[in-house]
Amino acid sequence: MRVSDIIAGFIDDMLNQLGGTAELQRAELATRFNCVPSQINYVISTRFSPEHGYIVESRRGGGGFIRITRVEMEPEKLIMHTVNAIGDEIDINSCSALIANLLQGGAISELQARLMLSATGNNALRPARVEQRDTLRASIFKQMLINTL
Amino acid sequence: MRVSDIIAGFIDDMLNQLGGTAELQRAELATRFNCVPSQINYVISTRFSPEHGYIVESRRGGGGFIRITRVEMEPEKLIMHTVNAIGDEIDINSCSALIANLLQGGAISELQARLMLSATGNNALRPARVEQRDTLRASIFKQMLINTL
DNA sequence: TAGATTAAGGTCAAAGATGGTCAAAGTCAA
DNA sequence: TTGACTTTGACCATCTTTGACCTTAATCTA
Repeated sequence: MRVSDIIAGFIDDMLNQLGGTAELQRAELATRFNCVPSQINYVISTRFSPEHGYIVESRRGGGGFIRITRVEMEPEKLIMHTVNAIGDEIDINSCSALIANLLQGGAISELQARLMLSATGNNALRPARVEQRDTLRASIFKQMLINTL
Repeated sequence: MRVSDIIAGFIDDMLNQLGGTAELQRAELATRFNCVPSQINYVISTRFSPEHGYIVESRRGGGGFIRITRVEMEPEKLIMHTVNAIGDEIDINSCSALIANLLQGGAISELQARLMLSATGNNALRPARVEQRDTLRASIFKQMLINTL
């Protein structure tokens, strides 16, 4: 089991227990999970990014902290917001994160999420040149979202 | 006896024992059967492909894995049939027809049908060159169908 | 209160750990 | 002999873990 996943799970639990916002201490967490402090940053940037639907604030110095807040929105707004966030191209990671976020926010069902992931995955886009995949992905993704409303 | 068959059998056993889904480590399997790692990919792509009724997911890096999931039931037959009927390219009319067919046959819901039409429509594929759209459409469509199972 | 000290957190790149791809070489049956 | 399937291996892509070095904030101390 990856340490990063364990840490992510821990943070997730905190968020659930504390109603969507958690304040943690980097060094303390690092000690608890027996890893270097920067791994906490790694976990946050790969799993609690804005694309995943979180806001992260922090403060250094004595009494420093990292605060992670889960953002919630109404389904329709979330979808619109997502459409606007896509732009003309989007890489597969950002795309997956956005879909996971839509699912988690209740804007789409698990089935819809699965279909969206399928249609925007590298397997589906394989026939296209690599340089073009991100553009196509954005187009397809937006089209699906729009027709979901 | 071919090594590939032995490996395939092993994976099959795993799937049976674990209720249809198995998670394996490429290097570990390769060591166990005394073959090169890429042979595992070969076995998976020739015997556990989507066309055979499996979903394959994987992850690289520390703690990486390959997960194979077997999917099977009744309306699924219709879907598999469709997947096999698609081929390497499909024009938008045939595609729409197949989707309508699946919907009418109760293999997919209206919601799914809508997403599939969105993802395979000309709007979504606009970024791609015209000569390439049919290929892409086939790829995307198949991928979506497979992950519907 | 300026400066030093201490207590956090941030960045980034290297090293490590997996899996993926592709084409060449090998095997075998029709 | 040929064509389909199998086996190998060199090289590639991606994700995780670590650690050295940097920045910022709060608190002492002279």
